[in-house]
Amino acid sequence: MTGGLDADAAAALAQTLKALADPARLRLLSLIAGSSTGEACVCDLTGPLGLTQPTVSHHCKVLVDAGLLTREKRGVWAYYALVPGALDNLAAVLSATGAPGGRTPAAAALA
Amino acid sequence: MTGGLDADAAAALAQTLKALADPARLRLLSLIAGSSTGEACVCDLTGPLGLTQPTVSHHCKVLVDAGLLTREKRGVWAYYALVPGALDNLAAVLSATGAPGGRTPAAAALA
DNA sequence: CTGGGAGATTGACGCCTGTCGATGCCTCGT
DNA sequence: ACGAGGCATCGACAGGCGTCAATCTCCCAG
Repeated sequence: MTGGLDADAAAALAQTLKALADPARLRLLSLIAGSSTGEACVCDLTGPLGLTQPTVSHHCKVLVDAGLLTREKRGVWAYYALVPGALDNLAAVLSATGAPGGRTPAAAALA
Repeated sequence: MTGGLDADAAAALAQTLKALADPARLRLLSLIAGSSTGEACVCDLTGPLGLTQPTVSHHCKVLVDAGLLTREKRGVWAYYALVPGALDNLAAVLSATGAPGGRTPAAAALA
């Protein structure tokens, strides 16, 4: 076997995980997922998070770049919604990383 | 509903994810998981990772503190093995975070 | 055409973290 | 008992990241 993930695969996976490894971004995802419409604009998120508007906008940009959120601008407001299956893909990769066989079939989906 | 994860739950989950959000630690886990015996000592990991011994030891400590690895000292060597089900638990929490219902049954297992 | 409001960007500050060299501890072989 | 080797710890340095205030851009309402 290869002896584990190669360097670039590990770097790619780490970058996605780093986007999640922040309390503010985790709560942000949870708020959007728990919304009745499945989407939310920045002005609806600053209150519950207790963060300023630029900070929330920054976190949203990080999550969009990581492929976990989508941004749709309707009129003045920007609505964010989570990408279906993105978290499940990540979960599958994590489980596969710990598997003895070391097979990571879903790892290619991250690239 | 609560509107998502509360602050301390998000912080706890973020801390665990932060332990994983590093290329060196991901490769470390993969190397240990891919080992024939399911465990490895530090001297076997410095080579493939291209890192010095103190750095590898530091990463191992971080993963042990995160509850992802176990340390067993046999004689002069310290053998690290991954905790069974730890990654699966994390994967389940991630999937539940993205679920519309927002139920996180495995979240308690992280505390 | 003009005013107002929502969101994105910039610059700056402080903190945390990954990495290394040097050193100490502890165990085993001789 | 002594030397040697594996591992953990300490101190230090560079880089990245989260946060905010201030500013800019864009779109809609009147």
